[in-house]
Amino acid sequence: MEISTRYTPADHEASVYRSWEGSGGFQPRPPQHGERTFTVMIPPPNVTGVLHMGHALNNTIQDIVIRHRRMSGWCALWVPGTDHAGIATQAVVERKLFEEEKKTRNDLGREAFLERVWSWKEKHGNYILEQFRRMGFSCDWSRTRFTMEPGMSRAVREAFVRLWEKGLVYRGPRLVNWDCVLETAVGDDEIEYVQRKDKLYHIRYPIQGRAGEYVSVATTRPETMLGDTGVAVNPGDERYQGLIGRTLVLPILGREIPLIADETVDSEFGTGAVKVTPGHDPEDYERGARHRLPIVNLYEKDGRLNSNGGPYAGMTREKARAEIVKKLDELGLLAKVEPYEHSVAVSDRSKSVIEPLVSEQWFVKMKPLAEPAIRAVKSGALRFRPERWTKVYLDWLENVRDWCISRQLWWGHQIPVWYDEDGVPVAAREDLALGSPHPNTGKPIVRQDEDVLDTWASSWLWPFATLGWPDLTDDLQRFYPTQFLSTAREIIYLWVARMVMAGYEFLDHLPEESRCPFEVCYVNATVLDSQGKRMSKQAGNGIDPIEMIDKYGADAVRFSLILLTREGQDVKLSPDRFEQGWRFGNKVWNAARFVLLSLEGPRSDGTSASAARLEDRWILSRLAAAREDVSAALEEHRYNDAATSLYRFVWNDLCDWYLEIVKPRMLSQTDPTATAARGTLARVLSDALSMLHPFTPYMTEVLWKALNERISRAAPMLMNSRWPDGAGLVRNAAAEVEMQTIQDLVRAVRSVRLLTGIGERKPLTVQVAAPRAAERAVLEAHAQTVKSLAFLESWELRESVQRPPNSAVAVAGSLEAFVSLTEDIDLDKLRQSLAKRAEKVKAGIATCDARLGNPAFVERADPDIVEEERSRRAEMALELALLEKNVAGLSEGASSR
RNA sequence: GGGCGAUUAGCUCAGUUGGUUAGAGCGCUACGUUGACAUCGUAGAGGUCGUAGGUUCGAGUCCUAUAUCGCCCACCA
Repeated sequence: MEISTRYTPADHEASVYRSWEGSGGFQPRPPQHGERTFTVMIPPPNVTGVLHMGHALNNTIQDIVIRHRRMSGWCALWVPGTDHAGIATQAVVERKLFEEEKKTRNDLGREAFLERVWSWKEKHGNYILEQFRRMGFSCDWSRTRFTMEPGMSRAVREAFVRLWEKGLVYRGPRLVNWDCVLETAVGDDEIEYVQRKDKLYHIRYPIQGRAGEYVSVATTRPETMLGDTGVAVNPGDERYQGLIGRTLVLPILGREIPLIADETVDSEFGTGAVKVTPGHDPEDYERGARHRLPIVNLYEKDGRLNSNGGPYAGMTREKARAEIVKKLDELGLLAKVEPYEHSVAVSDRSKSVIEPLVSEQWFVKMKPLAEPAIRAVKSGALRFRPERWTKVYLDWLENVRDWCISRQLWWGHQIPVWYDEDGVPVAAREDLALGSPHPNTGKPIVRQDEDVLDTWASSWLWPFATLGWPDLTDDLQRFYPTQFLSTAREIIYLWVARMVMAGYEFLDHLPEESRCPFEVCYVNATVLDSQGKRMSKQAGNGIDPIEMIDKYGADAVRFSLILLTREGQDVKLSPDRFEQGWRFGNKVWNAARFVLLSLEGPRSDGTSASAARLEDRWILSRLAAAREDVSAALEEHRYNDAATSLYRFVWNDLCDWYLEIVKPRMLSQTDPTATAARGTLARVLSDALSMLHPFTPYMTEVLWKALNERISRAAPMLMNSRWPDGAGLVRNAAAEVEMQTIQDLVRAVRSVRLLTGIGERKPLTVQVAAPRAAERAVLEAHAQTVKSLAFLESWELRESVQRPPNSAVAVAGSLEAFVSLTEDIDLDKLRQSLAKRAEKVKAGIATCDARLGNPAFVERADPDIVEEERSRRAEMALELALLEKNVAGLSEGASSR
């Protein structure tokens, strides 16, 4: 296969993905005795979803984990799927229905409307999964699940009925967040708060039996006074001491309501008296319950006032407010109106102002479910990364409130509860036919509950329902529990905690220690824009991953994201930040290109033992180090560290040094060490591609194929190949030290060239002073390497050298390199550079001296540290001497000219 | 009000259990197309680590306070 000088992702990605899928490579291997399984369940995106950077990051991490495990010999399974997302999906279809046909869901009726939703889902529902494919994610698509499919429905019913049977499900009145446009209750998480400039109205409530005396209350929603059943003050508030327990007269309606004392009232705010509207305010609901105040419900489902609104019945909230304010004013009961800024709850979906109101809802008692979930982290069965999220999780569980699981929607799992003619409910696993006898009362069933379940009531079963639960399928036995969950912090409560509860509650065929649905919950970074604002659809500041893929390729998007994202640290992104990954890909591609072009001829096996020269031992040592670093980093969820290690190894070690050093060996027809060089190149490339594969799967797969062809190696696709085991690789400290000497000298000579303007490739004659025998031996042995890297025509290597007249000089550690000059060259910059370096070294020595001169340091510090300090000081002293000598020498030279 | 995170080079960020002369990428400056790569190479300039205290022989690293930015929870009559 021909390798062009640039990698063009668009030419490869689709076909590589097809070959992965075609080979069945995403599916776990057939079961075998003693296998180790590694399972990840994707956090199912909404069917209405469109790929954003948060998905891209979160799922890239999962793909890295899965690919790494797959290559490391685990039987790896990554289950994909989507969430039916009740409100979001219903809203999309409703909007479309209205735009295209000017119809509402009520015009169609439940059944016909649901058909529309399903057909929308069939048509558009897989869009985001297609986008996941473009990212290169290796999910087992044959196991794709959807939270509304029949299997999930069975699981949802089973779970509901079990809770019902244990008495954990109950129905009761509840103040819910009512969306008057969508006409449904919405969860607390489906609300946003908007700062609004509004008015605060002070209203006088006459005190019964004390003509002309009032208690004033302040409110932003005067129309809710119609539902007031009390007024509360703080029991410690002296202003009201004599009044507590008296009766007030509600203006307009004339209802008599008590003045009560309640600890939660803030005396500092307003008049210190607060109207209590248990039907339409969460806090008041609590207060009302404590004091047994009646609840008055004021609204119809669409937000208009009902008959409790008296003269205002039938009006909208806004109209009623205006009328009531006017009336109060006329009655002289409006004490004052002041401007007031506060936050108002608005529905995410409809943007209408949320009206808290009381309605009958189904609840799940959460306390008993929370207990095992708390034990899960305390026992270590579940670990959070970063660890600090454990506290967040526990705080929520320890203060958990009952879960309102009913939603007044059509799109969702209809609650499996039926009522007989007396309204006695019963939950059932199988549909109860109308007219059939109620299992408990024997009376005919007349209807099913119309509400559906909260979306999370299906997704909390995701880790096992996807594997076939409630049936004890082979998959469930084999792949549950999973090992890793990667998700976003905002759903730790909504989803993560509930999955843990569900695991302990429902998988009662397993011992408790095997029920936790995942071992590690990795909480992802939040993706921010370059201003540090959270990327969101509403803000319109998102970067489209697909656009980035089109521009840079999926590998570049993945690698950039991982490189930039430190564990637990939010990441700021701008489109140009994807260039780094793209550049790196180009580097890898071209390094591979060079290697492939150099492999003609016999090859060694590429082990450290077969290394012929220092640079071979060195690069294999670096490879061994990189392998250890990367493996450890992946193990510890430090994905960016793993990517950084690979980046450095490939770019700084392999490309900058090894490939450059080895070039002459490859070009020479006679160099007997070329065999070892080729073997080393092949080994290094092979291992590097393998380790890069989880990060940049497409490109590495392409290059893997090319490498195998080139070296006639029969190997499976890289995706199914083995993670490098390090066989035959040896860490070689001596080789690294020796190589360092060469690098230092070469860099020093290059620096001289640039500082003096000699020119980068002008052949030079150099005399090198190497007072240390070991370094001299190394340089002697690698004279060719030094000469070619530093572009030396000739050099002399001696123990010491008298500085030749008219020469420039480089200092590197204990080494000096004197460059004979053939023409007049300004050495000023060179001298300044040496002098500056001398200053720095001098400062370093001063630091050392301060430490070593301190008896406490020498006494108390670790002896190794002291020893290290001494030898460092000696090294610096030696270098400083050389620097100062040559600064002086150069000054003389300059003045003598 | 409670909790959490961040603050290190112009920008974006690393900096492991306190111990080298505090690093990287981008940007910037200078030079350079040698057969992997100009989507490149080489060299260089540039921070004393938000502020104030403290612990310690020694603090970017630990403690306290404080400032600024951001997030989460609760509350908002």
